[in-house]
Amino acid sequence: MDRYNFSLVEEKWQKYWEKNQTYKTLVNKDKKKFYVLEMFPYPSGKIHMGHVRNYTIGDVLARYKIMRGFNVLHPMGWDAFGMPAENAARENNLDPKHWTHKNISVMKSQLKRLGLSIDWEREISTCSEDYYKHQQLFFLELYEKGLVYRKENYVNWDPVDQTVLANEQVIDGKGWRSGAIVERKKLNQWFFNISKFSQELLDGLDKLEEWPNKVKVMQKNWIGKSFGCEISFKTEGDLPVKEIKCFTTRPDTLFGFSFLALSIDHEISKYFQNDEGFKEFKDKCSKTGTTEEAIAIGEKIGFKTNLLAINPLNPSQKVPVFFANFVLMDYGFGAVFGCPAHDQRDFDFAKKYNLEIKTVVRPNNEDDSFRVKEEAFSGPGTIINSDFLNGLKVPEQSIIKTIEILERKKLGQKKINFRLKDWGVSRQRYWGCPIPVAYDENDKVITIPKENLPVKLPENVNLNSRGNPLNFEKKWMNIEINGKKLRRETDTLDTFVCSSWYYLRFCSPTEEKYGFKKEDIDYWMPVDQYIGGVEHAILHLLYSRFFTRALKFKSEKFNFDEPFKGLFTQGMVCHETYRDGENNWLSPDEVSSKDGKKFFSILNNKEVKVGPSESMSKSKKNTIDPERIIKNYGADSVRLFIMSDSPPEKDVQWSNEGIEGSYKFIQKLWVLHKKIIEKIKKNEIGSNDIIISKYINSLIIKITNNLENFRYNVIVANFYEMYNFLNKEINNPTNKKILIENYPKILKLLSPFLPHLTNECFDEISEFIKNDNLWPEADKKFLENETINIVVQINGKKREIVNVKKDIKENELLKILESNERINRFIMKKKINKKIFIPNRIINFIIK
RNA sequence: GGGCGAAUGGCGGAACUGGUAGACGCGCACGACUCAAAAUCGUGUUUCGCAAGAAGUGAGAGUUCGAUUCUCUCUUCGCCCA
Repeated sequence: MDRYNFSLVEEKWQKYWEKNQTYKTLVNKDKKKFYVLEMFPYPSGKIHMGHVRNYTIGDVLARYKIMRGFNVLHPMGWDAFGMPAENAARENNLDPKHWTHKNISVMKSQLKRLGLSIDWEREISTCSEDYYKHQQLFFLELYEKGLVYRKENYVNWDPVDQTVLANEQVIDGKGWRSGAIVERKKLNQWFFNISKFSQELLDGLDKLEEWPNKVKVMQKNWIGKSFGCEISFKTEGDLPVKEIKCFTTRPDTLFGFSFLALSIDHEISKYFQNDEGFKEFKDKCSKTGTTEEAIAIGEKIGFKTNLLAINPLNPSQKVPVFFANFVLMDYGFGAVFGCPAHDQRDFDFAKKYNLEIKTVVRPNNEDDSFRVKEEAFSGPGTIINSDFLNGLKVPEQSIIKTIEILERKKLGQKKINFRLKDWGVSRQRYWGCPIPVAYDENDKVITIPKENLPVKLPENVNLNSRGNPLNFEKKWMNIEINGKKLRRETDTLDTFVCSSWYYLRFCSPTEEKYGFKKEDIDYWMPVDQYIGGVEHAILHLLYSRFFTRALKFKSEKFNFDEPFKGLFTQGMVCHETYRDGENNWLSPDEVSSKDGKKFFSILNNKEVKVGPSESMSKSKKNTIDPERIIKNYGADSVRLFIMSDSPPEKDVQWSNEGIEGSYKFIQKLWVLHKKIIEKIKKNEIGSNDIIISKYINSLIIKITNNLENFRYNVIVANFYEMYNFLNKEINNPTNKKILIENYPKILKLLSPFLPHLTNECFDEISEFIKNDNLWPEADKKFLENETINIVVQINGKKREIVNVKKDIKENELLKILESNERINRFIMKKKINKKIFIPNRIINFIIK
């Protein structure tokens, strides 16, 4: 029998789909829509297994929804701006645009080779003018609405490369490329006022019922709403400073106050501009990164001022005021009061500078003599040593009561604080969307008139300059608007801006006047199912949620609040890692093994160290190239395997045996297909109609349920079971009619996973039946069984299974069991204390 | 340190609202075909036991006629935040 030639068949169908525009989006507004979107890829060069998994999950869903009769929107695009293009272009002396376009064309053909049901006519690319001109207009709209502003802020500055680094480019406090120690530098930057929506973004999470709880919790923590109190501390000293405002979530520990700490950027720092000691201290602080984590891990250091702060609840107590590196200007007022006994950071600081550590909370299992010694105590308990606060329960009474007292005495007031900071969108780079503003000679912001958009990126720029290449494009930079000489903004927008609205663009990909058409988004939005990696759980998803709100702000553009109704976060694709004697990473292609336990380098035959399975990454060389796998095994095999071994939300391990297994299974299905055609032609008289109908109809129920719940790995198991069943049954005489009735249903169940194979099979049976591409419905009459298995338990342990008629009464069942040898053996001569009978399920005898 | 989640054979993993634990796949073993091997097909495969049977879902308790599933305590691992 001929083998299934996947390359011919897959090529044939991919051509067919393209020619017939099979997956072109249909807009028939009488039909319900379903918008499937996978996070669009960065065009880095080639697709990787993570893409294969992501897009296969989406494709299975999209194909299923099409069969269910929905108008499906399933588009694809490119997150095409960003640093790697600039770096690659510099290294290879290329233009970032060419590099990007080349990569897009390679990856597009690779994605097509996977057989995805994508409407490629809607393809978009964020680096094209057609895309970013709309983004520039949005920027101006947001500016008009007051949601965009410019301010000075700190950045990670690489003094060698003269460039700003993202937090993830700072490794151990050094620039990832130059290795130079990163500095904190103040730059004028553009910000989106995302914090204006803090409460709304938080509240919106509750309505996202189809989002993983995990992601909602992460966003909630990121937004970081905290309830606390704003307190003004009176100060004494030789500076013209009368009071300092602090925000605290623990006003109840105010009697444990022993210092006041200020951010080095606090306005009071202006009085220390010329203080050598302070300058030195500030210098030291600038060497630690700007991330909260860097600050948390780093040493806590301070600079003591000659100011004293007065405890508002105990005016006789005066404590020193420090500048400290662990206080962030963005949080609260850039000033905190220190209570070493009940905050570990304050504790470390107090130890270092020999400050008083006064215990004001005792744990519930201690008495009032409890004293903090080795570490701060921040758990629940009772207030002590605090005058009129004594005895309050921490935290349920103490915080609220203290705030009430402070408010009554006009010393402070209740305050809600959010951790979410405004979104800095300026990037000092070339390959991004230009910010459509300019400056006059006084540095005043002049927006580019809307009719002058887009502000195009200049081409053929010199990328080898230090810092932002746009700063050297004098011709591009200097413009004249309304007779005024202006200088263009040279910063470009963070690429997260591009991905914050691309899902809208897919609804109207060719609309010229605006980023989208209202009637299009009214129909298609929100995205019904968004699919992507959990690494975007916070930033991208939060920015997108912000962006829809910002565009909607003060206008009636949308009839939806949340851009993504359903979210699915898939797990990563993992593989073992290999290292040789010199600790160099080896790729799976560079090693071989006979027993699957010991691995040897192909190069020198020496044994290599096998590391644990980790997510595939170029740096560890544990990647498998999808292109090669598709070439060797076919797209259907890859799709089937990547769905088979683990639940889609969990990590999956790539394995050779696994892909081989999928390949073999497809070959077996092909053999079975040929057998079925033969049987249909034979026209036998068979007696297995009922068995087959029952099996197939219950299978439809199972697979449909599993599809609705993303249990794709279980569906693959269902496929194997189905094969085993049919492959046995087909050896019996089987009526032609029952095969013609059921075989198409089987092919349909398989088709979201194996679109090429099933289309080919359908083609071969087309003389008997045509494919209407509608999802099969289970026929209820085949789901009812007249007999049923009842489990017989003795003391809760399974002892026997009896097949009896459905809805059997207890006494009838007992009669049958009387003659059951096995059961009799167990209950013989023993007293039955109790019988539990659950109809159609179980009977349990409690004996002795 | 806080939050969230997970733990089931040699491995990946099934088990709907508490009711047959280990589906399905991989691996392994044996057999068939073959001079032989590969491929393919068949049979078996939680552990102990010849068997009857017993034990068994990270550990310990609890609720229940009955717990992988519910509750509590603990251990380990993962992710996020600090």
